Amino acid sequence: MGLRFLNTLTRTVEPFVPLDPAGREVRMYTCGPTIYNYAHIGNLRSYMFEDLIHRHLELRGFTVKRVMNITDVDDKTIRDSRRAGLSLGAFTEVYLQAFYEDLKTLRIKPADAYPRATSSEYIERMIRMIATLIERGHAYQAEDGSVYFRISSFPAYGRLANLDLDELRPSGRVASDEYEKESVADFALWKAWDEADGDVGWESPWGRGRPGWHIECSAMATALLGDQLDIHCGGVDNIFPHHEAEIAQTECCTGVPFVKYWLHGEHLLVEGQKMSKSLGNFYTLRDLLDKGWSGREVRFALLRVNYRLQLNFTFAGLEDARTALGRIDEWVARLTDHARAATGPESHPAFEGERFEAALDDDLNISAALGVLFEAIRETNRALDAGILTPGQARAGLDWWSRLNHVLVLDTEAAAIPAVVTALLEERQQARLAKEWKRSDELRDQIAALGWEVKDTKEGVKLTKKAA
RNA sequence: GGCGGGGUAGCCAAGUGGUAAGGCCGGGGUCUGCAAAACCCCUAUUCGCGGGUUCGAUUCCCGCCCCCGCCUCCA
Repeated sequence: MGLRFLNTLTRTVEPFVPLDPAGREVRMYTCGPTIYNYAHIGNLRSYMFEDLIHRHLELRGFTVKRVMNITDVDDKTIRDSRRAGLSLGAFTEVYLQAFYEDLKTLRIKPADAYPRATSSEYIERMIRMIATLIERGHAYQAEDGSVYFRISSFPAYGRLANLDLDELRPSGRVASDEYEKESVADFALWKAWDEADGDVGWESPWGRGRPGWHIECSAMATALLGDQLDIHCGGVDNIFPHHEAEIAQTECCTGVPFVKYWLHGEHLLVEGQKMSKSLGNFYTLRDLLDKGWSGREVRFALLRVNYRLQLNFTFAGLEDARTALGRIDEWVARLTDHARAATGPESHPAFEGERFEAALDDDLNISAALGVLFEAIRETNRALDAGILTPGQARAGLDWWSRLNHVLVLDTEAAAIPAVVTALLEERQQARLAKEWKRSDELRDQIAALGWEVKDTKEGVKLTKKAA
């Protein structure tokens, strides 16, 4: 069984075969952030899921060309920049930089491009696409000056979300100023300027205004990746209407199927409830860092549950992640020590085959993949205890771990040990040899005060940097 | 009302027509000057409920209950 994904479009698990005739290059588009605030952990979970796809495709030998859009103009960015008394660009720049930092902290692999909706080249492209849609009868300008997509002109509209448009229940969320539309379900391609937009706006054949959200992705995706993509992903909430709209617009412009595989990540809950500011369970990455959690710990906590399941994010779960990572770290440290005497890798059953990769091949089954890792850890710890693991096998284990890390990226950064700590540790060793236990314990306390934990293990003294 | 996801040990969670991976917690042990850590072992006759098919179902079918999400710009 090769790599396969659950495709939202067909609601079945399908073998992954890229459009590239050579079968190597994968074109992937991932819906990025609207930069009007710091990303919250729910947003970040989606980016983690996209990172997992990206990295696993690479592990499987594909060359991934990935684009993530940056929405830097919409109702919220305009509203909040005006409240802040800043220009739209100055306002969004802060959150854009914060977003890049968050990705780095979580060890998320950068996309090849982060196109911004306000770039003139993309605005122009959007205008051209809208003009094409109007020419072909797929769009019209309404009395309010805005341009809307005519969904009745695209029979496949609703297919991705599996919605029967005739049975749509009015949700009461339809803005009252959109009564000029032919059908309530028609969506905006170009929004006519109004006072709330302030100085934000671009000239177009339909007057001053700004692009609708959906057309942004269609323009940037096709500009950078071509008319047809292999993979397009985002959160489940994007299925309808956003991705549905993207399909309609794009296919009406290009005449070919837009995306081969649609993948959608589930949302997360916090302590069993929907995350919301009013419940006080709304967290950004920096909130968690401030509480002493590391990016690596958050990465693991967000990564360990399969992307199609709602993930219940809890502090107990973070504790869990911290302990489990500690177990991995100890194992890596043991293997590293043991492998020093190795001349080369020697095979060991725990590291043979591709069970880890095979688990991820199955629609990114990370839980099963981590199961493979922890089984290997237990098995080789047992062998180390029994003294039957060879240094060469330990070396093979480290090589295996390194391969897994192409996807997991859970290796520790080796923290440099300050000279003071080394000196204190040396002094303590002398005290211990002299059986001066009181002195030894004092020194241990001093080292602890500097943020390092001393452990006297069978293999000798070990130093660990304590979590902040 | 329509559409989708899910209900597996205290918590998180994988999985299969043949009798339940893994992580955390808990219990026991090894090691240790002490401490801490680490490591090992143990921990679900049972998979929301009721039927059915089957030699056998948690896994297939039917019905029901519960939770979560989407149904026009929220990852």
